[in-house]
Amino acid sequence: MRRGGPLLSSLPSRSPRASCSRREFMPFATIAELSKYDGQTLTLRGWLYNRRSSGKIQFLQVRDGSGIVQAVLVLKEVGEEMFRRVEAIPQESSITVTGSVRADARSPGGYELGASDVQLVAAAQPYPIALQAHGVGFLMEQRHLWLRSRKPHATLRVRAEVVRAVRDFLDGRGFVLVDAPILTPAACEGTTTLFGLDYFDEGKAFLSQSGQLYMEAGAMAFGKVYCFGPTFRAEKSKTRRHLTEFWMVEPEIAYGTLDDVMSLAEEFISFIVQRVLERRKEELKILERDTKPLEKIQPPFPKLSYDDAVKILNETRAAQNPPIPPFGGGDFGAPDETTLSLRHEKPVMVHRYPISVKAFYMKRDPAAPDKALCVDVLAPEGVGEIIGGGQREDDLALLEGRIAEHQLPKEAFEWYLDLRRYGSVPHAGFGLGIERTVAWICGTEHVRECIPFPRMMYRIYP
RNA sequence: UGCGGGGUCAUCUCAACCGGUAGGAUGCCUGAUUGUUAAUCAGGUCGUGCGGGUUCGAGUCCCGCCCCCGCAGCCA
Repeated sequence: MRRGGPLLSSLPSRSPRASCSRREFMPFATIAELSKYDGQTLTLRGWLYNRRSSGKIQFLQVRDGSGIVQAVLVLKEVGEEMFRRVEAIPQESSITVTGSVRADARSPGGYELGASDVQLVAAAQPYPIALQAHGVGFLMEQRHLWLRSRKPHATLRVRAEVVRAVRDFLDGRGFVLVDAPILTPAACEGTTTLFGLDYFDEGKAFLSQSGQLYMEAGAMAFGKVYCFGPTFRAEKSKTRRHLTEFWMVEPEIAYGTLDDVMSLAEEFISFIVQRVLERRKEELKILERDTKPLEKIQPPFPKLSYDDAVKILNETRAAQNPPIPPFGGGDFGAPDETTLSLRHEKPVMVHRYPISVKAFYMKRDPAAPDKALCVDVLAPEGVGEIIGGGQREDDLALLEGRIAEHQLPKEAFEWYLDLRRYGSVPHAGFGLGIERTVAWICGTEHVRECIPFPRMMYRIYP
């Protein structure tokens, strides 16, 4: 590391020395840990978020990524030259601020910095994002800058906490991370549209739409596994629940049954929600999220068979004015899912859908051969399905039949069939969509705000 | 892909009545202000998506295109 420059001569931020008055010994600290340094003098490195000026006193809102703090600059304390110089610094310029930390009830956040020195690192050009009144279209064009604003910042911190909770939960329960490939030779399920690309002399390759089949191989090797990564769907969906690139975590358990993964799913979701409530209170407050509904998210969740769900939907439809015709079978539409989820405070688990609407690898229910041993978890408050999963077909002959029925190229699935040829066992798993989970927890209308750089049908910039 | 709703300054869930000088707010610039909380106050700056058509005259009416938003299907 080089020496000399004020930015590079940092001491470890954890060992502030308040008694030092010479600048080269000033410690750097982050705003998040400011309250630990009450009464001490230190230097913050960040950006000018906003300024309110009153002629002889300036209030600088300084952000450094960990938080926002107000620095107070008084004319008679810092002198005319510095005061005027700081007054000319544009919004979002990078700056360092040296000053003493003090508690002050008048300051947003409770603490403020009595500034003794402000250094400009790089002046910003006129910043496109004002502190209020912008449309989502404009903000998405500026997504790379919008990340600095309060709401996206809070949402993405919740996302990071969700991801950490996902890993902590699964790692803590003996699941082994076995990442699935993103470049795949063929469709996993054959239904959804895939993004294709040329793969050298091997012909077409595709971006993965699910790591599940690979997780089944992983489960036969490690017992309990999961993968966590991006997933790609080339569907032309333009709704607030869809992205063309989204993140999914997919646990898979050897010797696991539908009941096992249903229990796992409700504990998993509860763990994630409680973890966010515990560690990201400030962020949920910034997002104005009512946390009361989230506090109730604890096992057990309400469970509903597909047949019972159909009865409820038909009752609801008949009660409408004018009545809507009864449900015709098949998969539920988005309004149906909303009807079901609005009946409960917790996520609702709908199990045993007709085998005809589910993927080829789903296992039939021995008690009802037209039903699959599968489960969808519908989040409350209208976010829709956050989990889809179930028990996999473990019988070689039945699976071969399903592949034929779905008119899938058998050669592509030989490796997958091998898992049934060499010591097949019952196994089950599910996929949890990260952005929908974050949208639900944050109370965000659209999933596009729950990923740093959303990819949608009509947006691939920035 | 289908259906619906929209494109007015750099920005805005904004205004412009029957076709007649495009108005406001925010930002930005200048000035004032010693405790601001999206600070406030005064002044200034900036605009009708593209291509045709009707008309004395088009933001407004007609035709085509482009773009955006929402919903649906599909899914997480």
